[in-house]
Amino acid sequence: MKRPTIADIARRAGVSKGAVSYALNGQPGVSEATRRRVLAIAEEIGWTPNSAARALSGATANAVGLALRRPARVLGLEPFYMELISGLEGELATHSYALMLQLVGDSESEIGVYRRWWGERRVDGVLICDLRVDDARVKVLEELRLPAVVVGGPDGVGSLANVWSDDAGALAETVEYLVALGHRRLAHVAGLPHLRHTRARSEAFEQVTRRLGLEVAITETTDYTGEQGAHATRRLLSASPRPTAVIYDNDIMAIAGLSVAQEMGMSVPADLSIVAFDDSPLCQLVHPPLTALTRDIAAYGALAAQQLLKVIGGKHPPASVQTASARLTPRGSTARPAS
Amino acid sequence: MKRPTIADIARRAGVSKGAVSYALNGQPGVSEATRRRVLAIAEEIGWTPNSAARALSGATANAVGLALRRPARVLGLEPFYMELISGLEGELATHSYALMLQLVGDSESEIGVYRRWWGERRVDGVLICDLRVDDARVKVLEELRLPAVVVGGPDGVGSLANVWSDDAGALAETVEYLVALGHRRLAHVAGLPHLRHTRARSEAFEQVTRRLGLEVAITETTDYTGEQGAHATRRLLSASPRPTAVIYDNDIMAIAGLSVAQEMGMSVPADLSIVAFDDSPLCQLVHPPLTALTRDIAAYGALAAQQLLKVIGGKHPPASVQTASARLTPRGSTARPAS
DNA sequence: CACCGTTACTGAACCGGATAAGTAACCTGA
DNA sequence: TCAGGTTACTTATCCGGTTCAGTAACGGTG
Repeated sequence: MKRPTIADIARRAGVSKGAVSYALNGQPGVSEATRRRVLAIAEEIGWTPNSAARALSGATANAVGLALRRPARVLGLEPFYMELISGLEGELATHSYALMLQLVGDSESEIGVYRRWWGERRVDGVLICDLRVDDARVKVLEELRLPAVVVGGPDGVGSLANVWSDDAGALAETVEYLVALGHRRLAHVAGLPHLRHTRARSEAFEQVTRRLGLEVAITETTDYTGEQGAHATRRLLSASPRPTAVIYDNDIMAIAGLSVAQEMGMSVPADLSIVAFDDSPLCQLVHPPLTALTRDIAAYGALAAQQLLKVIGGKHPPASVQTASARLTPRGSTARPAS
Repeated sequence: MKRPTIADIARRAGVSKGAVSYALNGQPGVSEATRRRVLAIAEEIGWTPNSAARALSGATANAVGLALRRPARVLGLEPFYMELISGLEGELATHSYALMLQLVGDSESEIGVYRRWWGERRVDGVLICDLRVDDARVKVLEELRLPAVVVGGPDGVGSLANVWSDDAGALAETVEYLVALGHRRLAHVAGLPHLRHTRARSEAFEQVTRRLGLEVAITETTDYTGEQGAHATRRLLSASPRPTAVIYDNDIMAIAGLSVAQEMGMSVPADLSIVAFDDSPLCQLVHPPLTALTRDIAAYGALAAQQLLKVIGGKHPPASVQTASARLTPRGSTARPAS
């Protein structure tokens, strides 16, 4: 038994295919009575539009794409992406847009995915994350004229739309908070240095610590994995004088750092204060619970989806929109330094 | 400038649309010389097939769907799904299949998503995870005749294909290992009781502990969140006599349990041994690192994708395929009991 | 040399919708 | 009462592929 088409509805209703199409799409051209009859029949025989046929005539795929580049195993561990996707979908679902997801290994294959998606008309637009310094994707998307929204920025996004949160400000605020507690020796365990948002945070750390004239302000760069977070922490805590507070660029590294500190016989927060960028239930599981920079990532995703749908709609020019910044959630891992 | 179509290629090559289609798809009906000429022109003008047009005539969407039901915030935290997706895609990409992802809140909307995807011909098949007791999805998918593979089973999958791993066996092996170490009082912190795999594990726990004649064998059920894992651990460790070893159904709860034990002044593994079902880098971050049941989840996903493609192809009848079972990776969180 | 089978195509129909253009029937107002 | 406009449709075409039914040309065979 085949799926019903508008031709089936037309036959049953005794009208033409065209009339059915108008009726189903709320277009003028049919009487209210006919429209109701058509809708009732469609409901009755369980008609659903064939998205391929729609896409073929309407030229809109009703889908957007998200390609995630997966460095090492980081992706699976960070709740960030799943929460982002969750937020995206809340918005997409209300507009009957589907999400195509693809995990890629490197920049070229990511660009290849965009070309293919766009060429095959599988998506109407894409979202890109983890903006890099000199990001090749921006130019390609501009050239392809593929509607896109960058989750990140606002620098380096070219003519693309973007949504961003003020990581630099949040980091500065965190430093000020730690300094207010009495800390004078801080460290920042940063992520991959070629990512824009990492750079923004590192620069903010440098500027604020210089402005406040801190004794020690070290930045360690990592690849966001727990291993490197642990390793960086070992280096930091072996130095002399050692920092009394560390800001980690994600929660995984913060937890690894906490573990290392305890293993080295230090008490958190008495001997060492710890702050994690990006909060997650993970931060509340460990002992002591971690002070973290909390963001509403789902809302971030929803905003990104909204912007993308606007760009696809073509009504508005690509814009740069800021979402709420991360705010500090103090928990048990931060306190006045011991001495 | 519009995208080139096969009509453009036909015009340039001086042949008909039909011949171009044969040439591009490797079908017989054109000479080798013409085929090469057509392929060269396609390459030159940058032609890519319009997937909607293909889907419309060929009736294959070249996409599969994955709807994940997200209880609370568990999804984002567990690396399981991302690793599964990663494995799926490795296999799908080689066959130029795309993955449609949708997060849903409850069973009805999940079923709604399948109906819509299938009705709209957006997907050629779907994967379902987290099989439940009396799972409504199975019947619906059978009725819809939507090609599907269950990630789980082998019980309760009806006539659908499935891939599964022997969780019961792995759990039994773990119990035997702990007993061999000298433990006589065990506990199992299980997940959601209406999930099939949780039930299989719980039943295995019950059977093996009875067979071995253990003094204490308690099962606590939770919703897989760290919070409930912590809560269950508090209850277990407050009991008298308290268990000397606990098996947790995921890594998040195991970490929460570890934290609670330490908070209650117990030393792991001296006073309490801990095992986590499903390994992840998280298990190696904490101190002591957690003994875990390691599975190659990506391989599991790849196998699921393979099976789904087979079912879609329609050549093979739906089969039940077993993947490698989880194997115990002993780390620092398990040892002989103190006394 | 007539006949048959193969090869290499062409032309047209088709998939399921969207939509522009055409057409009756009806209403309105001068 | 009739031109002019609106309403409620129908008809036909298009989107970009796939595929089936022809067909002309060619080679081999008895």
